[in-house]
Order: sequence, then C-alpha cells, then structure tokens
Amino acid sequence: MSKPDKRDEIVRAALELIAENGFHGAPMALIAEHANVAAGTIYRYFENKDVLITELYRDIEKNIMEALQEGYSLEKPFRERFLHLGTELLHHFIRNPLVFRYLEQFHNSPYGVAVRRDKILGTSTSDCNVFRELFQLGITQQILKDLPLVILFALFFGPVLSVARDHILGFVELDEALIHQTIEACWDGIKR
Amino acid sequence: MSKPDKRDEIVRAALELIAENGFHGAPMALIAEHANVAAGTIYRYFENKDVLITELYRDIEKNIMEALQEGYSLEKPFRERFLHLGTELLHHFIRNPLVFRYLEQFHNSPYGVAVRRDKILGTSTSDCNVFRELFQLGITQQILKDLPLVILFALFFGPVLSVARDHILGFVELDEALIHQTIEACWDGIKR
Amino acid sequence: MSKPDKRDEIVRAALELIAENGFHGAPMALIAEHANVAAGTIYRYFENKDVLITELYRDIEKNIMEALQEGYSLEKPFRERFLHLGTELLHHFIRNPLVFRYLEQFHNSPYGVAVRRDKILGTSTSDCNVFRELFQLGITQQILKDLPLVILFALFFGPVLSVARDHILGFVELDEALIHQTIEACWDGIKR
Amino acid sequence: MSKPDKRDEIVRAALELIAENGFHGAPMALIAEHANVAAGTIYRYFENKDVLITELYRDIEKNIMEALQEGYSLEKPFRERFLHLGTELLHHFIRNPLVFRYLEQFHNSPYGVAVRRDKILGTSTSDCNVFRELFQLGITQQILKDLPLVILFALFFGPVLSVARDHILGFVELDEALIHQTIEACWDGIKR
DNA sequence: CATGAATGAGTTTTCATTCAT
DNA sequence: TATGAATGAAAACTCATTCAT
Repeated sequence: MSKPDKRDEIVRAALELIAENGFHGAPMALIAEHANVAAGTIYRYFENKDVLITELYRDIEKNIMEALQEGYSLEKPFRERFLHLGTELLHHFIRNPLVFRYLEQFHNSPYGVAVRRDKILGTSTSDCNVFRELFQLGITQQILKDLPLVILFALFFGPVLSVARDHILGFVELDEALIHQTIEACWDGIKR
Repeated sequence: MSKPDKRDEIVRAALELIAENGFHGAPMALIAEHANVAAGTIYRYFENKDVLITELYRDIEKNIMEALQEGYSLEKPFRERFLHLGTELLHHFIRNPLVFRYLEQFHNSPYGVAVRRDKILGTSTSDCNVFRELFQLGITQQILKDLPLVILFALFFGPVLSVARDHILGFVELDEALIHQTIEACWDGIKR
Repeated sequence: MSKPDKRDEIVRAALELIAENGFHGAPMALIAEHANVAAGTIYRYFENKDVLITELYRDIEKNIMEALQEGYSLEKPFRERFLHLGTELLHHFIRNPLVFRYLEQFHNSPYGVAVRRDKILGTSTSDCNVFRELFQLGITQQILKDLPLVILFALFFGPVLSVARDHILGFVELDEALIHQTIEACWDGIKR
Repeated sequence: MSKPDKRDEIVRAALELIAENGFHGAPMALIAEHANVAAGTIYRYFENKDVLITELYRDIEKNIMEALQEGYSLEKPFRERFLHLGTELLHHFIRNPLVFRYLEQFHNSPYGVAVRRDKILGTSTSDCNVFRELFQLGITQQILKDLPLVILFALFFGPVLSVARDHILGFVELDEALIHQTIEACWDGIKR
C-alpha cells in the first residue's frame, strides 16, 4: 500500500501548489517537498512535469463526471436534468476549491487549449459528452435557442465558472438559494 | 517625441509576445528585441516586469472603456444601453484579439485577482464603473433580477468572454447576427 | 549455475549498451533491464559501475588473447608469427564489433590510461605479453627496427585499430586481401 | 577588447577541463569558474555545450592546419613533403598536449564520428585536404602503396596519434631523433 | 540472494535585473 | 539617456547507489 501512497501524495501536493500558485509557482522540488518525497521520486510515477499535470487533470475530470452522474437520470424532464447538472457542477467546485483553481490554471495554458478543442468539437470520447448530448437534444427538440453548441456552452459554463471563481475568491458567499437562482438564470439565457 | 515612442514600442512588443506566448514566452530580452531597444532600456520606462505588465493592463482597460463610451448615451432606454455595451465589448475583443488574449493571461495570474477584487467591490475608481452603475440601476429599477452584482456580472461577462475566446481560437465564427443573439441571450439571463 | 548465469547476462548487457552508446548511454538501470535482473542485483556481482566496467574489460582481453594463441606457434618463423597475430587481431575485431567499440570507449577514459601504462611498461602480468615478447625478440634479433617498444607498438596497433574502426563505422569494407595488405604494410613499418 | 577576452577565457577553460577530465568531467559551472565568468555568461558566446565543444574543435583544427602549412611547399619532393607534415604534426601535438587530448576526447564521441566521416570521404571542404591531396597524389604517381585512402591514412595517423599519446602520458620521451625515426617508419609502411 | 522503489547530489540551461560605458 | 554584456539564482531532469522487504 506504500506505492499508491506516494503517488497520491505527489498528486495532492501538485494540486495544492499549482492551484494556489500556478504552474510556475510549483517547481518540482517544492512539489516533492510537500509530498515528503525526494525530487527524483516524482519521476518514478510521472515521466515529466507535463505528464504529471495532464494526469492530474484527467483524474480531476473523471471525478467531476462521476459526481455529475450521481442522481442524473435520463427519465427526468429536460429542464430538471439541466438544473441538476448545473447545481451539481457548482456544488462540486465549491466543495473542491483547489480542484476548481487547478482547472482554471490548466485551461489557461497550452495544455488547456487542446483539451478545450476536443471538448467543443466533440472529437474526444471525453467526459463533456453529458453536456454535449443534453444540449444537442435541447436544440433538436426546440427547447433551447437555435444557436451553435459553442455559444450555448458559453452561456452556461461562462456564468457557472465565473460565480464559482467569485465564491472561491471570497467575492460572494454562495448558498443554496443563490446557486439555484444562478442556474435558473443560466436556464433563462439558453432556453428558447 | 522619442521617449514616448520607445515606451509605446515596448508596450506593443510586450502585448504581442505575452498575448501569443504567455508571460513565460515573453522574456524581457525578447520584448526588448521586438521593440528595437536594448534590454536595459525597458527599465528606464518600467521599474520591473510586473510594473510593465500592470501598466499595459491599465492602458488596455482605458482603451476598452473609451471604446464602450462611444455611442453610449444615458438617454437611451436601459435595455438598449445594455445591448450597446455588450455588442461593443464583443466587437472590441474580436477586432483586437491580442488585447483579448493578453487580458486572459493577465486575469489568470496573481495580478488578475487583485484587479478583479477592485472591480467587483468597486473599491477602485477603475473602469468597470459603467457596468456597475448600469447594473446597479437595473437592480434598483427592478429591470434586472434581484441578485448580487457579482452574479449579474458573471451572467454577463462569463458568456461574453467565453464566446470571444471561442471566436479567437477559431471554434466559432461570430458574425453580427450571432453577436446580437449572444448578447440577447445574456439579457434573457439577467433580466427579471 | 544461476549465479554465473546472471553475471554473464549483466556483462553481456553492459557490453552491448556501452559499445553502442558509450558509458553515458548505459545507466545501471538500463543495463539491469537488458540483463533481465533488478538494478540492485548488479551490485551483488560488481561492487560498483567502475568495477563492472573494468572486469568486463578483463574478460574481453582474456578472450582476445585466447583467440590470438590459437594457431600461434613459437616454431614458426618470426615474420609469420607477426602476420598471424596481426591478421587474427583484425579478424577478431571485425567479427566482434561490439568488443572493439567497447575497447575504444574503455581506452578513451580514465580507466584506459592506467591499463595502457601497465601494458606498455609490462608491469602487469597481463595479456599483452605475447606482443611484448615477440617484439622484444625482434629487436634483440635485429629483425625489427631498433626503437623503443612503445613506438613499435604504436606502429603496429595504431594502424590495426584505425582500420578496424573504419571498417566497423563503414568507411571501408575490409576483405581478406585488404587485411593482409594492411598487416604487411605494418610489417614494412616495423621491420628493419 | 573585453569581449574576445571572455570568449577566449571560456574556450581556454573548456579546453583545459575537457582535455584533462573528458566531456563529463567538465560541467558548465566548472568551465565558467575556471574562466572567471558566471555560468550564464558562457551562453552569451555559445548557444549550448555542444556548440562550445564544436567551435573549440574548429579553432583547434584551424590552428593545426596553419602550423602544417608553415614551411610546406609543393616544390619539394614528395617524400620530403610527407616527412614535413608528419614531423610538424607530431611537434604540434607535443607542444600542445591539451590540444591533443582534447582531440582524442572529441574524436571518441558522437561529434567525432561525423567529422571523421567528412574527413575520410572528403565531403567537407575541411582542412584534412592537405593530407588527402598528398596521399592521393602519392597513389596516382605510384609512390605509395595502391591501397584505399582510408588505409593509408590509418598507416600514417594511427602511429602518429599513438606515439603522441604515449609521449603526453609519459610512456616515452620523444626527442627529435625519435620523432624522425617514427615518421620514417610510417613512410616505410605506406611507400610502395 | 534478489528486488526495485527511493534517494539527492549534480547537470544543463534560462532569464530578470544591474551597471559600466 | 541608452546600451547590452554580465550576472547568478532557480528550474527540470538524470542516475549511481542503497536498503527494507
């Protein structure tokens, strides 16, 4: 059990440092120190810094998608499904502020652009499928505005990420009511 | 006239390099080269790299605010004023992709957080006043949803920045119609 | 029989990697991998990398000397004995290019100097004795030029190693005729 | 005059350290220290370590060729020209032991092989032309043995480099007489 | 005996900043 | 004022060797 232990410690330390100080604020030596391992040890688990960063991203993404699946049912009406995804996403970010800030660092970086492209164009089999499927359905069924998927995504993710950031930075204190109102407002933005 | 000339060249070179390659991809020596000045010269105009970055940010912000003022009139009805600001902001980003990408780099960095705080809390006499005033008025007059300013901001800036990014990265081709529809959708999101 | 088995595998792997990539291109972990043993195992057979390198050298030298002995007879005339040693040495290098390249790596390194000293000064009981004895005899019997042993060695080994290298690197294709002519030319150089 | 000063110091330090300790025994930090400059300074003059190593090699080669040209005349008989080149080359190595040892390090390395190929195949316009021209002439005029150029080179350079090495390592003390005898012996080896 | 994860000193290279000219 | 050579701290990564299992 000591092997996954170290890998986990490294990942945790990397998440913490990168989330708080950005990629350049997280030198490998510091990550190692925070993980209580030697600098060289990191390279037993990750080929290089890029790989560490990318694998950490995938871990995070997987966790988010799992969180969103919970309680999500294709049986429920469209609007309810949308509200579920929105509130759960926001909840997840609020409960995991380090994860949120890590994602921001990641998306605003060379790594991020490629991933973003995949997600939007749907070329990857990646996670974002839940959203793409739902939004696509909404367009087809004329529940949502007849706009390019990218723009509907912007109208949803834009505000959600923005309020999450504001909450985490302490500019607003999101409670259940506010979360609900925010997601409802997003709904107003995208619904036909 | 040779002094401001150099300053301008430095700022221009910094904008270009930082927008395209991020802060890392813009070492002072390279900025100097692109500005056709010596490395040491930059330090006659800017105390250090941080100051250069911050001043460049202020320049950009000032330009944006000036662009928004044009054609903006307190006489026009509320909704029209909102649509004007939204479309003009989007236009500005589309016409100045380097500026937009610079802002993204800037906001996603230690510098960015402080500035954001000022803007949202309104502690600075900074630019965002046009928006704050308008949104505040909208709340008071019960035109906009009764939500914290921060959240209304998120519902507006979130989508606008998001579609601007997507356009600049080539994920969508924004024409006048799409721009209009996007801002209208934002309106749907914030209006009561 | 499993102990010597492993030792052999390690030595073989080291020969291969060092011959092809030099000492730098042969980290202990890689040698271990190629030998199908664990990294730590190497240290059961060799105190450290230097010892491994030196012992491998001795193995090689012993093999060469054995190859030279074959068909070598003190009965034969001097010139014939010389030609035999020369052609056999060249044959051996051509048939064992890895061995040759290893020797080159070895001689051009701190290890090499000490060994060379031993060989030339004859302080070690080492291999080169066949050559030293033969050449010494040639001087005494006034068959060879009256030059220091070192210089006669240079006139023989210099060309032989040089053509071997050129053949192995593909700069010339040595056939039996060329090999013979080369050794004859060496003979012309040293004979009185 | 301070610019070439530093470059020269760096080159001198590199020559010294590499000649004495090999490429890995000469870390950039140590070269910098021996040159009395900061580590970063080296990179103002040489893009990276490889470039430093290669440029140093070219400097050395140029010097050698200049030394060989001195007193060399196409008017003199073939044999005399050969003896001139041989003795001068040996003299040069004896007078510049660091240069000799540097060349040995260089030739026995990835860099070296490429250079060697050029020299032998004569694809480069490089220096070795004096030798190639002379030897080629000797073959044509039936003064030298009818052997591939590569092999004649081996019969000449092999012994010369070998005795130079032995002298520098202290295994033999070359005086004028010995130098002469050695080169004469080489002549015996290559002449028809 | 064998393993292979862990170590950490050591390597090359970058870059913001200074200062003599 | 302007220059740009020089600085040196800091970063990512490698690898011989050890030692608990």
